[in-house]
Amino acid sequence: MIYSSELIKGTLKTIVLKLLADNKKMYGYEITQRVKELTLDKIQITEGALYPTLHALEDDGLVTTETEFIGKRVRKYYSLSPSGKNKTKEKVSELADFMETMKFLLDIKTKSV
Amino acid sequence: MIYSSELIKGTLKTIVLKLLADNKKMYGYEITQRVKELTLDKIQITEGALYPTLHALEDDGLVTTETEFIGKRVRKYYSLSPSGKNKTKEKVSELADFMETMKFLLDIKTKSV
DNA sequence: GTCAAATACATCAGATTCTTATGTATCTTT
DNA sequence: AAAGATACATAAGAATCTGATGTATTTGAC
Repeated sequence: MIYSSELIKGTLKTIVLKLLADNKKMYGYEITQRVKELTLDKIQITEGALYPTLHALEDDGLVTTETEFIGKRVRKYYSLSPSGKNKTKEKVSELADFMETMKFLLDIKTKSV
Repeated sequence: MIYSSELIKGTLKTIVLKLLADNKKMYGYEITQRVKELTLDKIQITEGALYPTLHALEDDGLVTTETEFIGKRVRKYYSLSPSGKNKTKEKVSELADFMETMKFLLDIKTKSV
């Protein structure tokens, strides 16, 4: 099963930040593969969604980049900046909180009027 | 704290369906208030987001409507159709599954290479 | 009794963000 | 030599939310 795309909306940035926090530096393609692997193919980040997101993180100063050549092929590594680390903590705890709230909402049985 | 709007994206439809499943019938304004109340103001559904969503659910045959007059003021009640009940089960279990996956992703510490 | 706030519907321009191509190029495996 | 994987990037179109605006009634406070 692959999650419907709407579900992933809004969590992509947080996922990317969290992965970078755990892995020091990663490049785009690696991120797509890692997420696919960690989620047993349930979350497949497309490149069309990922690259604009990475560029936005860079524009916001949350990540820094360094380019490396593997043979003749370029590889662009992303790392969290100090403000990126803070942002990651915020986003992750917000998402954790949100999930608690959603869990509660989904379990509601009573007609609390 | 109010969740960032991106987070709520993708879950709105599921929230509405679940509320309708638990409450037989509800009207739009009531849904916004109930969600606000149940989530201690953390999730505030705007009318600009809710009404188009309700209309879409109706167009998809997932809900049926009945109009009632309270004094001179109209009130539009929404109820799940049979296919809406099935859809709700699907969406809720998908979201539950997704949350498990996200929980796992957010806890990742190892550099599993 | 009147004025603000709450109730209740609805629409829409603009913003955001994802999907689905498309493009370019290199490296690896068969 | 060809196919598939690696690796970047952009862009038109679709979907969906924000925030504003509009209309109208009812309730509560002073």
